[in-house]
Amino acid sequence: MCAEVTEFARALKDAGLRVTQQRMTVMSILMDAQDHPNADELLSRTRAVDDSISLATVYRTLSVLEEAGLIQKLALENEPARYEITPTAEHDHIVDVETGEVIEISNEEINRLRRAMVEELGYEIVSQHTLIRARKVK
Amino acid sequence: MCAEVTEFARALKDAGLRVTQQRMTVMSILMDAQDHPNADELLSRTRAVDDSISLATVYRTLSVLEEAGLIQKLALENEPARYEITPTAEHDHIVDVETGEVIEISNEEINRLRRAMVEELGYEIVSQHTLIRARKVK
DNA sequence: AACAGTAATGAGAATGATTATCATCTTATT
DNA sequence: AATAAGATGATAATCATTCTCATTACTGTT
Ligand SMILES: [Mn+2]
Ligand SMILES: [Mn+2]
Ligand SMILES: [Zn+2]
Ligand SMILES: [Zn+2]
Repeated sequence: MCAEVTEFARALKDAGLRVTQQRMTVMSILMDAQDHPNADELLSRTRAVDDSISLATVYRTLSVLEEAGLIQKLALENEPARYEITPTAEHDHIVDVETGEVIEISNEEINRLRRAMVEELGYEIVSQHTLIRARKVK
Repeated sequence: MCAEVTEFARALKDAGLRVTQQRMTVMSILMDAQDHPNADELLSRTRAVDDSISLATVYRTLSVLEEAGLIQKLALENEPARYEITPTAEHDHIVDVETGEVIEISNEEINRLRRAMVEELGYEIVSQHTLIRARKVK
């Protein structure tokens, strides 16, 4: 009912996709998420709203939303992929190797430098992310 | 026989690991590699040297070498992980989304800024990598 | 509002990368 | 050479993700 939801329905239509209950549910869960849930975390959250949604649909929805540029997939090294709404300001992630916690960091200067390097090589960025595995210094 | 190989045997010992034929083979293949092979690419290259090596051993060796800090694993979004010798100068990767080609880029300023941000948050970097999916501009 | 066409879904099977098991073989040490 | 511990090869198991297919739900049109 809120503005973002209407906006999201429009984004789906613009991408030539149908506006389904399942897609709306997954997307709204992701909009509310303050963390970076993986597919089966999303399944359990969506099931609190619609208990008939399937894991296959969660995965299909995630692919489709990613291709439409609405969400981003984070490929980690030793655990299932996590997802988040495409952030307005691009940011990178620190994964605390002890706790698994994901922390967001962002630095415009880094983004600028990175973009410049890629352009210099004659490429345009499709997606990009930095994953830092780190441990808290005691 | 060359210097790096002796060095590598020492690195294994220092890590409390046995120096096996298979580990030496996998490591030397990686040292010669100019690309970023995945596990089964490594299996076929190692089999050209030792045709009895198994895929399980390739994976076990890769884990062990990664834990020892001798190699790095690159987690991609839609294909099996790739591996490379831990580079002397840290560098990032562009994956050409059309061809799958991996290009290395490196920028000391970015590394510096990134390290500073992580430190400021009270963390120390365990590993880190930037993956840029990009397409060639025509 | 009912209809037709087609995309999307749910359930579960299949796939593919990676890890685990276990008997056998190597390595390192005495 | 004998020993003990670790590593390997073969293969089964696991787990995340994708696929199949019958059924259902959107969407544009009557
Ligand atoms: Mn989970
Ligand atoms: Mn391959
Ligand atoms: Zn984030
Ligand atoms: Zn590299």
